[in-house]
Amino acid sequence: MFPHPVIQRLPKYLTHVHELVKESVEWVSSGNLAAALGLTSSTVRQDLSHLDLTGVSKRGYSTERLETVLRRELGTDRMQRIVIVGAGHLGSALSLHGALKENGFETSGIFDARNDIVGNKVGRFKVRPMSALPSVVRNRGVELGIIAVPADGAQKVADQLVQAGVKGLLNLAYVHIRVPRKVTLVDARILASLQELSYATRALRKKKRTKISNR
Amino acid sequence: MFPHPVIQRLPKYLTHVHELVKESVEWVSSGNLAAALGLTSSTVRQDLSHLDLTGVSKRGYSTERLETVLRRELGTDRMQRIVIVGAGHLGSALSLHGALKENGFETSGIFDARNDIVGNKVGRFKVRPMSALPSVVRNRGVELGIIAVPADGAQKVADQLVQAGVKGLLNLAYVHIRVPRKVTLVDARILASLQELSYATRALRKKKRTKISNR
DNA sequence: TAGATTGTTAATCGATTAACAATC
DNA sequence: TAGATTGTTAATCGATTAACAATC
Repeated sequence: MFPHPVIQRLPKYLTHVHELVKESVEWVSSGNLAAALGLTSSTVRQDLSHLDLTGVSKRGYSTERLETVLRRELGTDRMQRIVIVGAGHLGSALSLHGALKENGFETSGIFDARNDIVGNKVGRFKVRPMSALPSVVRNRGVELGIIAVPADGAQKVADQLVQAGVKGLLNLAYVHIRVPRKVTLVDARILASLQELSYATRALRKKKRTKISNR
Repeated sequence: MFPHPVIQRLPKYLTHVHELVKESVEWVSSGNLAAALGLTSSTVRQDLSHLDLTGVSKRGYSTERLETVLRRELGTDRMQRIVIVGAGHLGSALSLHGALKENGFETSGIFDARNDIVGNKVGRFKVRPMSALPSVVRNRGVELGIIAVPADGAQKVADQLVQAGVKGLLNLAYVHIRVPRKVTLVDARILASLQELSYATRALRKKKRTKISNR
């Protein structure tokens, strides 16, 4: 098991290394990676030392090898099945979002509790009722669920997804969700991120003001 | 300036305290909050000690006061203006997402670089061309920008938003973006979160397998 | 060879947790 | 009063950074 901060950085390495491979760059040093991603070379070397590859003195790391082991570690070397609960704007958008499939996540179904929405078409998907969730998860081998309902329904949906047998949940709702220990939950934090930005831009202004008053 | 981990927890406190206020709960102890949000009471007390409120022995913290100071600290006590760049599925969904406005973020416009999309209606919004971005940001006092374009166009959009004068960026694209120091960038990490989940569920399985083989 | 870069150990830094006197 | 809870200091834990011998 890698330390959590390392896991959070792996996707960053992957996107950058993927670019390099596309540009036919064969080698990348810890210093290059650090500069590109805003880290120190020390952190990069520590992180990569967890992976199944070794660097080469004077050259660095093979970009191709690095991409391969990163994808393998993140489990996106194979297709993983996901379900989306909530066929509102956000859920629909995700089910149609090409980047998911391009990166190893295939949507197996989109669900909604609202009768007036069940049956609607969302792209090539037909919105299914919640009662169909367990069988889809079981039959299609779905591992991950996305919670795309309003905050007040999110915990219930989480419970239903866990009950249906998914192993991990991505929560798009702005509310704290509790899950059993056997299930992993990650919050998408869209609103929380905006609030963080709001805090930071306010703090910057405050700092600037202080600086000005220090003249 | 608060430590970054604290800032990341403030929205969690806010959602929970908001619930409590709605339920007419007047007081909450650090132990209650910790249990509800999966923290220790020690962390909660340390975090709240940064805020402009004091607890009361034997009772805890006033939920109303706590909500007020959290909102003020996060800057969501007033409306903040945002622009969305990218009128694809995700950008459109966000512009229509009620939770943003409910939480203090008002969309001032949605923009796209594609001529065939400019002019389309997205809810009550008409998609504007990128050339209109600077004037909207200036005239409406827009502080934050959301990047909702595919990865290969994200850096360019970020540059344009910075040029237009926004103070903070929320990046929904799966790519690392660089911004000048005066601007704050937060990554939404939707795909990265799925990859993290993918890693975690694999790791859990691996652990279980190890456990079994230990019999 | 000389110099760049890795891999790893040790030092530093910062966040979390524990502990407990003060307080209501 | 007795007991619960805060606010804060000190201890612990873990992550990041620095340093440097090994290596190509």
